[in-house]
Amino acid sequence: MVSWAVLMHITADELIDTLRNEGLRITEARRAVCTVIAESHADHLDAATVYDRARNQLGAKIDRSTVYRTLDVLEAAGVIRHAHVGDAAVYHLEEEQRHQHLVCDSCGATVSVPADELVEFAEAIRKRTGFQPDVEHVAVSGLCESCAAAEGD
Amino acid sequence: MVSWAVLMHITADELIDTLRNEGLRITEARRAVCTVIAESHADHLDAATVYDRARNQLGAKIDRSTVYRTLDVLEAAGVIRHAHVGDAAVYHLEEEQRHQHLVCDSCGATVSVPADELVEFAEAIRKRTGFQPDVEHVAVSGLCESCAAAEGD
DNA sequence: CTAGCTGCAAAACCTTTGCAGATAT
DNA sequence: ATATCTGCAAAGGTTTTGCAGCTAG
Repeated sequence: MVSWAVLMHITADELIDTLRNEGLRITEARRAVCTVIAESHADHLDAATVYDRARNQLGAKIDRSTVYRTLDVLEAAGVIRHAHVGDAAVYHLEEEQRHQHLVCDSCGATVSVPADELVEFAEAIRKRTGFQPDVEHVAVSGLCESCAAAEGD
Repeated sequence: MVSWAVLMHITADELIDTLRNEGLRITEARRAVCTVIAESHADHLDAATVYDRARNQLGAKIDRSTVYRTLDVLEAAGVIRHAHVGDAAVYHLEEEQRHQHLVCDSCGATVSVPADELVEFAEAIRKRTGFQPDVEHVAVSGLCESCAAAEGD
């Protein structure tokens, strides 16, 4: 895995290089997925969106299954991560600041909170139970500020 | 909704009464689901398990879709809740102490922690972002004590 | 009687898998 | 040349929905 300047966004080529350095083959499908991911910057994309962008924006001939396989490969290579939001998985670059996803039950809006808030929480759980929570891996549901206000709570 | 003695387990009849008091009809299917739920005590059952027990243990002729519809009705009536564990929903009695589910990524074991630990966390999030987290609604993944030890972490 | 429930069948959704053929190295 | 990837097609699992008919009240 290559190292990147902290303040720059990662490029598709850097993602590709990571794959190459792992001894994996560079294919059109993988280039397309890497491009979509690199262009997402801080967005969180589900597999369906990656598929759509690869096909519609990049014109790549790629199958859904290949999208999943490529995302798995990129995750195994350590360059992306996924989190579960609702019942779908969303993928995002590993370089981003670690954070928790909050998804509004009512309007579906996603809010992120930086992970520092979570450290204490995770630590408290670990001390009490021995369980090591990976809090960022699953989105927390609830009500966003405006929906909470609207529901008169 | 009826009120129950704090120390007793709720019975199927009490669940049924709740439905009756809401003006809903009492059917064999609903009796079966209520019985399975009441007999679960503190267990967390997914819809497939409720379906299996209703059919195999109670001999009820019930369809999967009816199980889902009945669980929805019971949840709307406020007697059960559901949480998301992995990609399936698990249902449990509302009367239980509120808690967070922790699911081990490696062995799949589920650990519960009482909710008090979470109150501060939820409050901190709410103060910072205005978002009101429903932390209990989604299971947190991570590594249980033994798997964490096994992975040498 | 009739609104409300049910079973059935089908579909929606996300994701995985088996396989034969294509291709990067 | 050949091990790796791919598209295709099909299936997996959970959950939802449309609909005609049954049934609780």
